[in-house]
Amino acid sequence: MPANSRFAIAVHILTLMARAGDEPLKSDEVACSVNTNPVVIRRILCALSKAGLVVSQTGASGGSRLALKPSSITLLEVYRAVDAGEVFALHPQPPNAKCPVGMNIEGALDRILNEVEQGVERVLEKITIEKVSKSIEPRALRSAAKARAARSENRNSGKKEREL
Amino acid sequence: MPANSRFAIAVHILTLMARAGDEPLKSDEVACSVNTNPVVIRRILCALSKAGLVVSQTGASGGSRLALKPSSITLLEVYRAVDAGEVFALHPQPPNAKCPVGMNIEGALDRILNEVEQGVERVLEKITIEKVSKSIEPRALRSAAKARAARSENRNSGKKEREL
DNA sequence: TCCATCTGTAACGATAATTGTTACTAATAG
DNA sequence: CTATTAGTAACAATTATCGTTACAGATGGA
Repeated sequence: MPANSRFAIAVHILTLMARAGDEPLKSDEVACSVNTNPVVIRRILCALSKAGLVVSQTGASGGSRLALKPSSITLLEVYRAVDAGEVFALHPQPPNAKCPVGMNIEGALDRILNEVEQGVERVLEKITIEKVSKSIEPRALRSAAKARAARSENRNSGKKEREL
Repeated sequence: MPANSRFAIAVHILTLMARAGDEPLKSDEVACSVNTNPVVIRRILCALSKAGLVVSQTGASGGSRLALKPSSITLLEVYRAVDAGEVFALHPQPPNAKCPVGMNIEGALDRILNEVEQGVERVLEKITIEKVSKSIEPRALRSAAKARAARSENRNSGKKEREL
């Protein structure tokens, strides 16, 4: 299942917290909304905490909440916090250094990768958690249903979902 | 080793062909420059052929060459041809539909993913194979060496490289 | 003080994608 | 006809991700 979904889950987590305000959320509660194991949530929370985006407290009646206002958390910060991976990978094995192209192609690809990453970052730095939270409110229902149908997968194989 | 390097190898292949002009290259020759198995090259060539970027010929003295001028092949076409994968993945399991956020977050993330992909495409559509081929020529040596050092990996574990 | 609760984290298995490899068929040039 | 080459199927090795269990450490409240 190698396809890193940490960024998606991190945005989900932060959106939940934006709506919870000052009340700390427990990893169990978040896991219920994300539909995964609490440890998966805590792993991502740990990365968000190291990046200074959330604060967590151990112990009874602990949990995690945003460290900043939703309006001042951009998706770029989230993207960097969770190590979402490169847009594309370079050569698995170093190319042939005895070939003029092989000798220089990695540098060229590296510069291209940098440009692409900048393109990604220009988009992500313009979107805040507040904006995502607000986009959740209204009629996003049809879009979500369409996206689900488009991917047309036979997942959700009979798991039970708790009411929140 | 899940980190898709097909785009990088495809750019490498097309750059080799841009320099070869009308002379068809054999998958063996390309594989020697890329430092991989010829079948890996043929798999990617097959995708590039279906996208109309290269033409191949079976049989003795066959091989592959560009179907278009290097100046009219953009990296966006290459990116699409090889199915380089999404910039980030959505939820592995569908989120909890009984939660207001879980119900709508996938649609929101899907819209974000579309915007990010457009950011990537805006960059890639401005780079041609001709441009990459020219960037190979001069002093790219130091950049390549730096990129290699930056990744600081202990690969190239004693493989033999043929002279081209 | 003690205890239930919650985070942080290590460890491990299942799953899945990628890459490398072998082996074969089909097409083509000479 | 034959050597050569692309196209492709099939399989193993490698690797990242995700889910899960287990446990140590911190914390608030009885």
